[in-house]
Amino acid sequence: MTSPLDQRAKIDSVTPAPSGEGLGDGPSGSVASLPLASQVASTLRDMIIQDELQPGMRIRERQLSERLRVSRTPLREAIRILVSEKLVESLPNKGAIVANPSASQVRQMIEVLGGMESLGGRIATEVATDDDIAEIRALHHEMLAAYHRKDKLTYFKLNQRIHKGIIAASGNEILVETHAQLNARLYRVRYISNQRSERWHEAVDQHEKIIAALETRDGELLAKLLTAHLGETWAKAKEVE
Amino acid sequence: MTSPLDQRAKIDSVTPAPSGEGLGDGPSGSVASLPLASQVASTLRDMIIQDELQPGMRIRERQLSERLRVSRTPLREAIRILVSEKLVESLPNKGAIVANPSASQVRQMIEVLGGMESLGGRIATEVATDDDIAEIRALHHEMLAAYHRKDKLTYFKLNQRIHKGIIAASGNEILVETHAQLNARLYRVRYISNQRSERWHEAVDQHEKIIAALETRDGELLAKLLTAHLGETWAKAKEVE
DNA sequence: TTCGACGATTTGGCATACAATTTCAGAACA
DNA sequence: TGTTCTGAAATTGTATGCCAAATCGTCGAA
Repeated sequence: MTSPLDQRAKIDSVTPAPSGEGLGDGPSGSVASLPLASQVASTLRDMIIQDELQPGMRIRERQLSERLRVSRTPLREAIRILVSEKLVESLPNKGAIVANPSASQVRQMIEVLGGMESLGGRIATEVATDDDIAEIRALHHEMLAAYHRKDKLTYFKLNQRIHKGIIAASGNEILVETHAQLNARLYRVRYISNQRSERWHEAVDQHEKIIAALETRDGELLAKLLTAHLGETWAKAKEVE
Repeated sequence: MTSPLDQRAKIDSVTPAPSGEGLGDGPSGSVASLPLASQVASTLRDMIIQDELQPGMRIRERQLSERLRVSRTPLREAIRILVSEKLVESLPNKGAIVANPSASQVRQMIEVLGGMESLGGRIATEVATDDDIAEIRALHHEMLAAYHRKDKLTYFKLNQRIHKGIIAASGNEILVETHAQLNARLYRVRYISNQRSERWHEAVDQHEKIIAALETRDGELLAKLLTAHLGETWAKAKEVE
C-alpha cells in the first residue's frame, strides 16, 4: 500500500509549503523570539482547549511535528512541559496522550481549588486595597451584563477573571501560580460545563454574596462562600458528564 | 572531578563505562526502564538537595551531560521537567539556573502549604480511617524517639512523612500531588533550617496537639493548628537567613 | 471460526550534527 | 587608565539519523 512516491519525510532545507498549518504566529507576535519549544507548548495548549487534540487521544510526534512545521526536538520538549502541567500524560515507550481526568479527579481538583480560593480570599480580606476590590466589583458588573445578554463566552471569561482577581488580591504570587496551574487542568471541563449547563443564576447569586463579603472584609464568610461556590462548579461539571 | 581521560562521549552501542559518575542506578533498580530523562531529572533533584548544584548556579548542559554520561537531549528534557517544577529557572538563550527563591517567596510558599495542609487535615478528620490515624500516631512516636536521640536527619524525615500522611489521609490525590510539588520547592530550605535551628520543642509540642485533634476528629481545630505550625516553619526559616 | 504466533511497519528514545546566540578576552582608541 | 569594538570560543537552540520497542495486520493451526 506504500506509494513509492512518498519518500519519507523529505522536508528539504527550506520548503515551508506556503499553506498548511504552522504555528499560530497569529495575533500575538510577542512570543516571536521565545524558544520554539515554549511556542509549541502554547500552541498545544490551545489545541487541547479547542479539542483539536481530544482527551485520551494519542500524540503522534512525527505527524504533529510535520503539521506544526517543527522538528521533533522542540515538539518533544513542549510535550514535556505539558506533561509537567498534567495536561498530557506520558506513558514510557508508548508516547503521550492528552490527559483525560476522571470524574473523581475533577472533583478532587475542584476541592483543592476551593481550598486555594478560600485561602486567597481570606488573605485578600486582610491585605487587598480598596482599588483591588473595586476592580473586582467592576468585573462582576461586566459579568452581569454578559449574563443578561446570555453571552456565555464573555460570561465565562469574566467569571474566570474575577476568581483570578480575588486570588491576586491576596498578594501571594505563589498562590496565584499554583491556582492558575490547577485551573488550567480544569479549563476545558469548566468551559464545556459552562457552555452546556443552564444553571447560571445560582452562580450569579453566589458571586454577589462573595463580592459583598470581600467588601465588608469578612474573611471567614468569604472563605465559606468560595468553597460553596466551587461546589456549584462541581455540580455543573457532574451534570454534563 | 571529571577525569580528563574520557574521550568525548563515545558511547558505543553498549558501553556504559562501568566506573565514573553516571546516574544513580544504585540501590533501586526499579527505575531501570523509565525514560532516561526522568532518571536524569531525579538525579538533578538529588544534586540540588545535596547542594552539588547550588541555588543561582548556572547549569552547563555539555559539562553536566558528560559528567552524568548522557547526551544533551535527555538532560535538556530533564531540565524542562525541573523548570516546570520550579526547581530550576530557564533564561531563553542563556540556559538554566538553579532556582533561588527569595525570602518573600519562601514565606508565600509556606503560606500556601499551610492552606493545603489545613484543607487536607480538615478533610482527613472526616474521611480518614482509624488505621490511617493510628499510623500517623505511630510515626509521631518514632519522631519523638529521634527527637530524644537528637537525630536531626531522622527527625526531619519523619516530620515530613507525618505531614504527608495527614494530607494522604484526606484521600485527595490531587492535593497530595500539589502539596508534594510545593513541598519539593521548599525541601532544601527546610532541610537547612532543620539542621541549623535549635527550636525543636515547639514543633514537637505542636505535633502532639495536631495528632490529638486528628484523633478527636476536630477539623476546625486541626486546620488552625496546622496553619500555626507552618508559621513556626517560617520562623525557623527566617532565623537561618 | 477463533486464537495466537510472527514479522513488517510505525513510533518513541537517544545521540549527534549543525545553526544561532551569547560571552568574554583582548586590542584599539579616546 | 578606562571604554568600546571585535571576533573567537563556548553555550544554547534546532534538526536529523539510528535503534529498539511497541503496534498491527496476516496467516496458519486448533
